Amino acid sequence: MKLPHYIQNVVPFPADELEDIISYFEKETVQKNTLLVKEGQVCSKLYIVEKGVGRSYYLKEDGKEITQWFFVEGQFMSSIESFFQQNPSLYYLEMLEDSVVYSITRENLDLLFARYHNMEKLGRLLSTEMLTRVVNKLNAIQFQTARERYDYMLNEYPDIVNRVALGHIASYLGMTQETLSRIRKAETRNRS
Amino acid sequence: MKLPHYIQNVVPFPADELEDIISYFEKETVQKNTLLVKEGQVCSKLYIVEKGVGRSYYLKEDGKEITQWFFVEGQFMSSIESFFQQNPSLYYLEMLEDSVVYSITRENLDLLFARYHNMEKLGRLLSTEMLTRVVNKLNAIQFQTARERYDYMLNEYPDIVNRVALGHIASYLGMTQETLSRIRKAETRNRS
DNA sequence: GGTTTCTTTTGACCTATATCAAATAATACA
DNA sequence: TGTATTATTTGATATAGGTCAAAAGAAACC
Repeated sequence: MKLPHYIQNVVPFPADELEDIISYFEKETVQKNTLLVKEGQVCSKLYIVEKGVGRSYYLKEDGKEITQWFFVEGQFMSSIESFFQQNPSLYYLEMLEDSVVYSITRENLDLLFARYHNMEKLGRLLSTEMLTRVVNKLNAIQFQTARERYDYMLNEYPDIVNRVALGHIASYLGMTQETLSRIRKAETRNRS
Repeated sequence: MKLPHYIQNVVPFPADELEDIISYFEKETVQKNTLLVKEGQVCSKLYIVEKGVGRSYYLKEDGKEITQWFFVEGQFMSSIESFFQQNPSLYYLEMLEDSVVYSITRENLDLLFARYHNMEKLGRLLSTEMLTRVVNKLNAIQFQTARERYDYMLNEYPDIVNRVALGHIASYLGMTQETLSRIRKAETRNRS
């Protein structure tokens, strides 16, 4: 069980606090392609991925799926706004591989935030870390060519590139799958 | 002085805690076009805008300024990654009008985070709020036409649109100023 | 108040990437 | 293992918005 490590890595907790915190998490085994949350539902849990990859996505008016974020081992995964504001989720959460995740409900998380000062700190640090990631992606998307965005992805999330469908990566990077396919072709040519 | 209100609005503090917290902030009056932080400097302070508008921006390789974010009354303003990680800022921070801001240093903020559980909570909530905003912008930038992005801006930040230079808004929205100028022209035509 | 400087608008042209359509390849499943 | 389904590649064509250049308008400054 790696959950304690994920937590200790961000904020060191005394053993007893850590044990108490862990006890509020529940282990869930989920199959490939399972939806953890659907659009319109209130997202009641925050997940931490122990094994597998997940993604959040939404449907454009024309029905196309747009991948919004990928979640890998050690990352927390949720439809954040829905989870914290308790309003209907704009996103689907899906596991792309057979996975193991730990989950905690909003009530229990609030309870832990209130009980442990350090827990609040953990929340703050994870939140600013996520903020930095999103800002980086925004910069990449906003001012780089399709090619440069793919390179950014290769650098920032090299493992994901080879684990998930090309179409998912393309929509994550804000381009069509045709364009990404052409970029990949060009890159292999250049590399060999 | 509105600082106490800004804080109480997010997390209610006991009067004595609030007073102590406020005492660590310093009031600064800054003139239009003043840079609070330059690229390459470590951003040593977090600001809260009491009056005026600020922006963060960076320079592309070709020397063009790209506005990354606007900050208005009641918002905290900083080169967040630089401030929290204490590494050189990628961004400039600039006040676009004659302004009044409150500032706090990293050391003092950390001291307050450690001293008050509620302060940590404030940090967490502000951070998730910012995260939501950035995610919204990312979605707008990634999948909307230039026209739709301007409409998003009119909705989300109507006051800013009429306070800052067109060129700043254009780069914030990921388009050229020529394009934004044409969009505005088309919109006035439609509206009248 | 006139001149300089900065900002916005307008026009002509161009390019990166989207769209549409179809072929091929890979994966799942019976 | 063969067939159905889904994902990826390839080609032809279209377009939103970029680039460059210059004019018009607004603001700043002596």
